[in-house]
Amino acid sequence: MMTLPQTAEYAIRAVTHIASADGEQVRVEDIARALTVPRNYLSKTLHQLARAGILESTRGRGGGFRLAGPAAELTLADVVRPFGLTDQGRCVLGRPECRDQSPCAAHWRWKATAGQLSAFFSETTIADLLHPRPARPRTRKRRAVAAR
Amino acid sequence: MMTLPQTAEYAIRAVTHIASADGEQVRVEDIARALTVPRNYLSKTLHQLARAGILESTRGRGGGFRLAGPAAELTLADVVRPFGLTDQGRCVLGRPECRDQSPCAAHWRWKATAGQLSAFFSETTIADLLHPRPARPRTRKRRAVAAR
DNA sequence: AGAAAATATCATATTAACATGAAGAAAGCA
DNA sequence: TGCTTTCTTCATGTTAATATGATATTTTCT
Repeated sequence: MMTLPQTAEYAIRAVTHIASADGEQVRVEDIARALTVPRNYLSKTLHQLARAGILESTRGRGGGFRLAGPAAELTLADVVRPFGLTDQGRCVLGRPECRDQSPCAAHWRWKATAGQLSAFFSETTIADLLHPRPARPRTRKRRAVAAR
Repeated sequence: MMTLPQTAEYAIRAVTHIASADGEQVRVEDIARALTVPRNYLSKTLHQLARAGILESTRGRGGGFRLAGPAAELTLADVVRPFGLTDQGRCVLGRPECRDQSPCAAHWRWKATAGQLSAFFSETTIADLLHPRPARPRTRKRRAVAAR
């Protein structure tokens, strides 16, 4: 639980793979094989990303998919959004409305965690995944990792 | 996405409701009505919690469910575990093995967020939900929240 | 034009989560 | 004992996510 739906995960992995081709068109066939993911299903998934303006697709010989914009400006939230990233402010306990003014029992405790989750998706870019790194460019000194 | 499965959410809400009865037996019927949740489905869910040692059930007149232990020692992780809280260390990109030694592209960035998520579930107790409060040990001054 | 290469789309299958309704079993009480 | 109350279990239904295979459509190359 608490993970991405399979489809969204495919999307991130596929987009990352496409981004690594650096502008070249990449065929669904190749992506599917590289990711070990069902071909036609992936095709449909990529098509959704194309309709969302994240990818561009070309048919026919020499065709395939490529990024519609720079990887550094494409966040995981962008990639995942077409597949239903609708619970940005969603209540852990499933209340239809859960705001600061009318909080559920877990609201305040959940808020911080939800914010972090949200930040992960909206601040991590596809470019970040191409050059994996601890994501701490900050010059702030931090206490040793809170490994409880 | 990224939310609890319906069943786990029912479990947390139901256990909280039961905890609020302070030791009295609570009938499935009442819980189901209070939470607006399907009766028989909830029954099965509560039964799972009973088998997991989290609740105790009694049949017949005057029967129902009650907590098997103190609410302050019962974490959300405990309540949710019987329904598959298996992704404690699960990779965001779905890799079967994703460790510090062989990290996926998102590993380092995800690690911090995953830790926070995990902490939310393992550190929040049912008792915490009975007395909703910001979960901030720090006493920062904030603007008074007048409305309620 | 015709063949080949690629995505796009359609119909259908599979699976797990979620749900419902009815019948079974234990506990208490008259 | 027999009745009622309550959890327990079973059989079945519904829905959404995931997947597959066949076919249609567009593009390029010769």
